[in-house]
Amino acid sequence: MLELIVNYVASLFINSNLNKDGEIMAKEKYLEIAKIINDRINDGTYQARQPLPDQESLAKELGVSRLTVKKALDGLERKGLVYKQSGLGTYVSGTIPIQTRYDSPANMFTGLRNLLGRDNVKSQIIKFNVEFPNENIQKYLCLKHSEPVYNIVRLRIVDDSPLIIEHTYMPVKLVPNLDENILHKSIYQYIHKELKLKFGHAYRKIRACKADQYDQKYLNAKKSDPMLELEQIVWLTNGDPIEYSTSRNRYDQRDYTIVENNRF
Amino acid sequence: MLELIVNYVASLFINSNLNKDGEIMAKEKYLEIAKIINDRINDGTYQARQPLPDQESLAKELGVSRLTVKKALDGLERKGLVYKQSGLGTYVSGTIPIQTRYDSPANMFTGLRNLLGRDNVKSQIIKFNVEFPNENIQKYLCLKHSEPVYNIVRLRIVDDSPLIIEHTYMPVKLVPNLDENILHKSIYQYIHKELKLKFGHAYRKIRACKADQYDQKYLNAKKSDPMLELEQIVWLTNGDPIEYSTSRNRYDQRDYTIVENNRF
DNA sequence: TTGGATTTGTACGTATGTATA
DNA sequence: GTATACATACGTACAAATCCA
Repeated sequence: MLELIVNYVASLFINSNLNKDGEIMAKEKYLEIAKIINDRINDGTYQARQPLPDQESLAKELGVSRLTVKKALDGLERKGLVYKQSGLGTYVSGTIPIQTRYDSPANMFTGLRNLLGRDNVKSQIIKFNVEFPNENIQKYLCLKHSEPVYNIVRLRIVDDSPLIIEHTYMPVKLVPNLDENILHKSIYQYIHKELKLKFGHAYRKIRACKADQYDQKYLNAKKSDPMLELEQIVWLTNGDPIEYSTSRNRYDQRDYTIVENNRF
Repeated sequence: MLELIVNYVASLFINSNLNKDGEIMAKEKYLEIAKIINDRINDGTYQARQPLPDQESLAKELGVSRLTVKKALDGLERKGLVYKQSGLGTYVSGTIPIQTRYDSPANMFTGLRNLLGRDNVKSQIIKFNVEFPNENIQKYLCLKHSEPVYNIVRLRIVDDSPLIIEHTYMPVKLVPNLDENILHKSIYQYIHKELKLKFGHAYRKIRACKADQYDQKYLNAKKSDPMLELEQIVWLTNGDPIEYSTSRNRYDQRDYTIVENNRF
């Protein structure tokens, strides 16, 4: 089974610069603080189920105001890394006993190559067309029939073993000049780094279904094997839908994980 | 197929009081504001893809400071209801074209009865034991062998049709005096309203699997049918794990949906 | 039961920065 | 360049939750 090394929080700091030592540095102070605290949790400075220093102390130590510390902690709490108890303090969350190295977070705006490491992911292009969108795709991506979309089917291969069939539609007008070279690497990388577009939110549906011809051919699924399917629409921060896709996984190779938080 | 009527945001206001007119009223101003804006989006006062009044105007109109409005909008943005563009304004998110009335949000801390309506959900108790936890359950719920757990298997029946098999473990010390009467209704209701406990966060795994004997017997699944399984641990706001459970669904009756946001 | 100490949460004001048209 | 609107950051004051003596 596929082994993943996931740092949920690393993805928080994609809007960051490099300082003179080549280290990741967020532009905003609260992200800096969040990263420092996150690192201290990871390196064991702050232990699971133990309290962090209070906000005032952290503020003093790190040279920011208490509210900036609070904003950082709020974010880390929403990600499930810490929990806060009014009147008591802020604590490091306990380890997650059902989490394994094979878990694959569903909340990923960064793409598979970013998650698994660029050298581990290869892509076989099964289909790469430009076409006028049918009625469904028009609806999903807010397009007119005259506005073309890419129709892409890729087999994502991890450690030389076929893992996912991804079927992706994207508006040409939002992602110009897509080519096979990019498809072999990472579309998300291209969208973020080259086009400077930023994902805002996504709606995802996860379901089980039966293996179809593609699954059997490309993922070596048996006809009687269940499949795990993720269907999603992804929007940019300006509200435009940029992607409609379905990803099909073998039931014995992948599951999707979610960290939820009961806070506003 | 099961028809759900979901209001994602309603669950935001569970920490609320009733005012003299019996209306839901949050204690905190920013929750009040969020509810007002949420309602205006639902009733069409603010239209999809259209800008809201700017924060300053809303603050003035609603008699709070701009930062309180911002805090409300930040929360609504994280839930996917609005998106903000620095320098431009705050906009109502577009409708979600792949969302159907059958979707079932995975991010539910409120329980099935709350989601579907109390009159629509019945529960058949297949198993209700108290026992000493095995090694796995000890690990999942941070318990010693000497600390008993409930071992509960319920068939959840919606509109007289069997929908889910839920297998739940809960520590007796955190949920005292559980009885069959409560199991027939809602455990979550009992935990929230009677015991005054509050859920903090959850870790969920969603996978596809093959139908087992239980699925075939109670959900009328065929042997060759895929099943959709949700496995989760739920923690209280004080960091204690309170629930380990697995829920199995027929592949043709349910999918799990997620709204994700790319913000800190 | 009460009161004090500690810690987090809410709310507002203000100033400045940043993104966009 | 200018105007607009949202974001960050700090300060301050007070409220609410928790624990302990």
